[in-house]
Amino acid sequence: MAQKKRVTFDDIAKYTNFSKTTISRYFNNPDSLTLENQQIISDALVKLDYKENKVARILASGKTEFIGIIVPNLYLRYYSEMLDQILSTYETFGYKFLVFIGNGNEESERRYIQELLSYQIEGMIILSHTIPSRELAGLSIPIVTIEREDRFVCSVNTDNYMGAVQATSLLARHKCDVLIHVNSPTPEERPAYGRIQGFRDFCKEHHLKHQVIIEELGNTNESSQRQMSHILNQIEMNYPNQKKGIFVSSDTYANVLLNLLFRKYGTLPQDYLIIGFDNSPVSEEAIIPISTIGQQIEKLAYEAVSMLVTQMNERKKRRPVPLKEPIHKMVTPILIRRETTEGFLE
Amino acid sequence: MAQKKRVTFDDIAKYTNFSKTTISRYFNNPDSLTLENQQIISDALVKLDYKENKVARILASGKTEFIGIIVPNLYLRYYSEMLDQILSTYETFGYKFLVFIGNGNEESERRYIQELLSYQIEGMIILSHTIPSRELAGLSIPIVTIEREDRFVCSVNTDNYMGAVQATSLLARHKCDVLIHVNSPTPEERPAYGRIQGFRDFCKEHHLKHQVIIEELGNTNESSQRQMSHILNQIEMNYPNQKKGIFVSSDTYANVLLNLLFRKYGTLPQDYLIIGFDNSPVSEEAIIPISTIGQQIEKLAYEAVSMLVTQMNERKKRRPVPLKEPIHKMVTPILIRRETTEGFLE
DNA sequence: TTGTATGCGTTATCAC
DNA sequence: GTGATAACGCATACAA
Repeated sequence: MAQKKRVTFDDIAKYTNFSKTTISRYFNNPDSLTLENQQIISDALVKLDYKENKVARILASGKTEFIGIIVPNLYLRYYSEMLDQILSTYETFGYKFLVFIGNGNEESERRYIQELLSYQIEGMIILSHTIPSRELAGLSIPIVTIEREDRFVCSVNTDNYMGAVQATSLLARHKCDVLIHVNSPTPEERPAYGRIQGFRDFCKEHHLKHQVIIEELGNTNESSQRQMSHILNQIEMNYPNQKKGIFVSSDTYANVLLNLLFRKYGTLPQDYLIIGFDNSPVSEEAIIPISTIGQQIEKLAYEAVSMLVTQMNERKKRRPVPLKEPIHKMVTPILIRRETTEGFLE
Repeated sequence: MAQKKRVTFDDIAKYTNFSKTTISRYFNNPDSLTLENQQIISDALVKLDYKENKVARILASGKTEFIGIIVPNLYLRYYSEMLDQILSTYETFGYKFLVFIGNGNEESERRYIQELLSYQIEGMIILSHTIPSRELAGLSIPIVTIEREDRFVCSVNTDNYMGAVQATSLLARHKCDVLIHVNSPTPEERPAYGRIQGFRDFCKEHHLKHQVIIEELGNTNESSQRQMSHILNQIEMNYPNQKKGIFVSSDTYANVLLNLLFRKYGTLPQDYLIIGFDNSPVSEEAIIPISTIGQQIEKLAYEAVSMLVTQMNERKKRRPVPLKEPIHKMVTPILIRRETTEGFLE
């Protein structure tokens, strides 16, 4: 009823005639007690309705089992799916997650990081792009980034370059007359830049006619539709009666393009092949299932947490050996062939 | 370089020749110090590079500023969007969030709740459906649920009934020959049941020919496509040459239906009107923008946190007055008219 | 196997 | 306005 004050080790100790230490040991090293005494304490816990207090434990042990996360938003499926997978590793590693939404605001994110540090988090996973990795590296706490600039910190990334090569070579195999890559402006330091690089390199190496179209496509359906419409006009002007293989930087944008074509022609014309990137739900839910390069988000998430856990454990040793160089792990994406490249039966 | 041990109030006290108490006051009640002394301490903080330790503060004060969240998954946009908005209230209320993914596993969720409680969270927001509200109510900590069974706990919900009425009346205004509602099996205790109820009541009240189709549509695109295909066959058989107004329980499913029709007819036939629910991105990104009932997710999230904060504050008073009855707040959804009901120009 | 004493970094309660 | 001291609840080195 009323908020009776909490039961502590002291209460249990008194009740069982053991010392606080023994009670503590019951939780942290039960084997050091006789089975009989374990039972006695166990019974007492139930009797007194004991609830553990991990805050006190943290203060005493220094181990919070907290990991801080800063994610730009959860509006993009890529991030929400990634967060889902990261949080789900609780079952494997037992770490709890304090989550902040960055929203691209650098100053806010700095505040969030300070707040996280004040809670004695043991490590941090960063998905937002704002704060330079050099600054992150100075925080003296294990950090792993995912799919962002990562020169000075550990990271896990999709092999974007390889993904682009897979996408491009698929289009090439279909003997397109021209290959086109559509993307938003992307800084070279970002892993995602590999999509542009991979496309270019493959085309050049195989002497394929190609074009890279870089245009800000925006974050709303309306703006991407407007921009993509311009791009499409341009393409139709430049390459009439040619078989066009288009590699779009994301499924969302690929879907916009597909819809424009579909609304214009009532179908996807035979001289258009489209492939996206991400394998996000929209690629399946589209009017025609869209071929795509599937990011292995579950694996990326697992590798990130796993890498972080390794480093956090290292720090708990008596004589920790810090990393000489940041580790960068690559996860290979998977080519997923669907109807926008493999023909479409009306 | 090496992990020099942390700077504490003690160090600052020694450095400034004040007592620990004064340092503490500098943070919690600075006005009680002279401006001059504030400056001295402030300088010392910078000099010594002090980092605050909120864990110690929690232990001493009992206030964690933690809110626990259990969300079923982040795969469904509804949840990820809601979580996004909830986390974003940090800027307003300052509470930090510990997040767990429930995945519909009742036993796991019980463990998560225990874990959360052990971290002395001050309140909890529950979006998952597994644990009965009666059990939640017994946890003796403020709880607010969102869009789930909420008999014994506080909650914030969309006014599903009103939303259904809005959707149905829109279809009715378009003088459909028959109104159809498609939904998955939904327990009556869930707020979402109001969608079925609202549809039925409106149709009956206005003596409209109608049918409610309840069928498990599944969680994958493939299964919903298969089920929806059956349903569509059924509808085409039963109501040939009639104008059909179809209210689908979610945008995702509405999109599946729309795609089936579009692939079959190359357009949305004139005798079909479709309206979904949620205003999730897919409703905009669809081959034709789908009319829908927009849930005000930002508002729902804000109201939930706000309601929780009120109760958490109440508990901190000397003589807290607990709620006699759980509060249930309704947020009215918004009708969004797009091309699937307002005519579509090819 | 069990107990004692001390520490973790704050806040809270009194005094002055 | 400032300080001494006792919590807060648990972990751990050292003894026994």
